[in-house]
Amino acid sequence: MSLRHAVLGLLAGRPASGYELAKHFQRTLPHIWYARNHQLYPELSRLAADGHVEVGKEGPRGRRLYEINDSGREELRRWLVDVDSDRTARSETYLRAFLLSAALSPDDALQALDREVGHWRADRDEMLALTKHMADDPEADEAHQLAVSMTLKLSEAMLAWADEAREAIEARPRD
Amino acid sequence: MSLRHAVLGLLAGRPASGYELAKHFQRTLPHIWYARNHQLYPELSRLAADGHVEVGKEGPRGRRLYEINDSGREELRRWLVDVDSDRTARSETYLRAFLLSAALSPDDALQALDREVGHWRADRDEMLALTKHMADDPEADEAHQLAVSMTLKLSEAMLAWADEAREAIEARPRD
DNA sequence: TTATTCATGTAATGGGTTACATGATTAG
DNA sequence: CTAATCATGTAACCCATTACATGAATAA
Repeated sequence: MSLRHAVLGLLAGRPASGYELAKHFQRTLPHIWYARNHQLYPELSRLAADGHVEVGKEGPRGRRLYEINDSGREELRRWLVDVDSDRTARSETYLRAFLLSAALSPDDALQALDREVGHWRADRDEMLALTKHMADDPEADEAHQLAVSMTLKLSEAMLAWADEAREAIEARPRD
Repeated sequence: MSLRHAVLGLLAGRPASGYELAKHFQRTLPHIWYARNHQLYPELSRLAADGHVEVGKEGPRGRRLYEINDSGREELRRWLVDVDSDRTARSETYLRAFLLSAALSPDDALQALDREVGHWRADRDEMLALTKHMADDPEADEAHQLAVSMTLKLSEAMLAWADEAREAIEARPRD
């Protein structure tokens, strides 16, 4: 159950409404942890019921600003420091890359690989642009920079892998 | 629903029983896509019901050998070539790394980071050992090599990120 | 004969996605 | 006044995990 800790982590940075959190997940963390409105609202209610966050006064359109409290911070710290991480993954991106290299004819594989490479290049370029942008911005927060840098390094790793995969596929006998 | 395609992908390499597939997931793909016995048995039944795989004769202890057929290969190809990938991720590994850098005191953060670095080093070393081992083995299959290489590159990316995160955390004012 | 590995499954629960459902506020 | 954005939720369904449950074959 990491959504709970992802939410606590974002709220530790600054108070936010469910709607703002959903945007934050979508903009900054889509390649790390994706979560949507519909999932966030119930989770925020649960966090409030469990006493880990507090709800400030309602804003326009029923906006509820959630703030982390000491109990929430302690829960987050406990999870990060005391609980060992779940090392297993379920990544469609990586699965796809593996399968296209393993289970397609060379022509199909190269075509599918090209498409994935396009995505990773786009990710990388977006992260490079953000990096540049943040370097000029004295307001930029470090956590966001580190998230960007992680996504950048992961895209670069996949691009390097793709070069290797391409070579291996091209070396195979054609159908 | 990628489990289905993961299974078809493995069966495209060679026929296998549910038990063997579970092992394969655990040994080769834990950092790409993790699946267990309990999940595989029902999925294999469904694949058989949908006509994508066929069940050979039963072996000892009720062992059922599943074989992919043309319909299964077509379904796999369709998914890999025609369907655009789901680009969103839900990775506890990456979420943790991000949160520890974002939401802990410097001392806690460095401690938690050390633990994660330990895991990534272990992954990298294991993958390096496998790479060496496969280089000597003329039997080694290319798909397995590419899976190992992907995991290796991803671990190395996270180790490089960790160096950067450590620097950023150390540069922060201590509590 | 005992432990390990092989081999398969079901039931209950929990988490996530999709579809459904509503409406206020602000910018142009 | 119209479109976009802000803002929140519920219900049904599907997928995944955990706990439960069983037992045959092989190696020591």
